[in-house]
Amino acid sequence: MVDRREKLERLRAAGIDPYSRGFKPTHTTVEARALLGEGDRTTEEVALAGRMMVKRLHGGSAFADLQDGAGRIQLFAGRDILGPAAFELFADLDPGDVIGVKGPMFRTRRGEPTVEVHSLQLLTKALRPLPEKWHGLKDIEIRYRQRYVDLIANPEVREVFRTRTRIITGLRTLLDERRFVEVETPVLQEVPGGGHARPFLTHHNSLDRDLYLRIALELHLKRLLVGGFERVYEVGRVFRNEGLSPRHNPEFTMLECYEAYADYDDVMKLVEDLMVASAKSAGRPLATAYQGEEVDLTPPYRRARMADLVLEHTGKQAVGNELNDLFEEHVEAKLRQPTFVIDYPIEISPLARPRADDPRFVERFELIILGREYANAFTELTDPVDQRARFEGQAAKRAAGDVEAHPMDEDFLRAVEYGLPPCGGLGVGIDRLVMLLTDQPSIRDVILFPVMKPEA
RNA sequence: GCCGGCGUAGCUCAGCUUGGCAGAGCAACGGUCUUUUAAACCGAUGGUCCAGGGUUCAAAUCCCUGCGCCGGCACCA
Repeated sequence: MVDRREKLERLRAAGIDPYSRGFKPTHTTVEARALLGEGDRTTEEVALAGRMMVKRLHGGSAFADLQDGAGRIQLFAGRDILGPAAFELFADLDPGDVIGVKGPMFRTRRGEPTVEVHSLQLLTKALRPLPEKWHGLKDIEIRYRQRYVDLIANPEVREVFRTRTRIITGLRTLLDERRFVEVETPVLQEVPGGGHARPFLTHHNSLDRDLYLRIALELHLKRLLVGGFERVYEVGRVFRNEGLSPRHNPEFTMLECYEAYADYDDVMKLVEDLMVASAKSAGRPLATAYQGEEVDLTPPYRRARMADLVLEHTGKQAVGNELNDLFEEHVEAKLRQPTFVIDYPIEISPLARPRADDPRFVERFELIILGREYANAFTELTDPVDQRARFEGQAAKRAAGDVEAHPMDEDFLRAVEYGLPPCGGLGVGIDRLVMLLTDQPSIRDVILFPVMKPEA
């Protein structure tokens, strides 16, 4: 750091702006390599910009690797070609400096496609040294706290996040093709509903009013179905005031979609299509593996009633909360291949439609893969009288001290009283889906800036 | 919140068991070298051993407390 600051002053004294601008690249490193193709030399010059990563000096010549958003390419500088002043500038560069170079492409004796540097511009002087070139950056704490360094030092990390974007784009494309309308609904909410979680509390100063950060998207999207949007979806951040783990970050990304005149059987088919589309977007075969365990995402997925699964694994017949507890304790982790667990107890599903043939259960499913939940969906409850009764039941639990029981939402009830068409709804945890499709072990590996405690 | 592991140079890591001068490679610095690619070679430099306290003639090393990171549990339908 001290050395680099002194170098900065030396550069300025020599009339070189260490934070210059105006350089316009004509090619990426990948395009430059393609321009050379199988040839030995191009007559055309390329202009490349990026970060100088490593430098190999050989007296009157010098090599360096330039990294840009597309990849890396080798640079060659010769004193006879560049002239003494520019050559000294090149030789004096530090790993991490952002530079622009111009020159033709050629192939070295060893066959490496290389830019023959005919001119050089220092664009940004780096004051901090990069992590080691061979071992790279492994320290997990620095990787998460200083993601910018991780992204420089570990290009495969960039690829994970590019894949994340491709997956989300693929999901949007499929929903758009099916005439779902993407919408945005409030993050700041008076009533944090639609899920079962402790919310974050914040405060609006000029209204002098407490507001919550949303824990789900559901209730506003269903209001939009009341309003006449027949197919809506939102990809958005939700916030849950809970502990951290390799599968939990306090803010994470949900996809929720709602379709009028559909039920949970239709939604299961949609989920299968979304899984196939997202695997394709990620460039993953459907028969794949996660952290060394084989998993086959080829539809159709097994469908099994929760009560049947619990009976199969425990020999016990149960309903209500007990059924769900038995499922979570004894069954969920054992479901490795994709499985739609269907027909949840009504007690834990205050927004779902009861089964006509057995009102102890609702038309709800979760998609479980490798013991983890990837989707949660149901045929929505549209009966406003039943919905009010469910909320009142939850309010009683809340009064009894259950901080996660669903809060009363009078405005949502009013909307349902105007008439919510029969519909199916779906929620997908995007981060966990990306983990699966990029084979990353921790949710922090698919969130650019995960929540951390303050630095020591 | 509870339990366990980890924290040493900018980076990657030894050293800790059994207390005795703070180490290596890479980066950075000086030098040789005009097609190398983990460039090579020569030289010199670089430390709050996470922080604080204790035991001891002597602590990176043993003990206690705190902080951070990782994993597990709890929480998270």
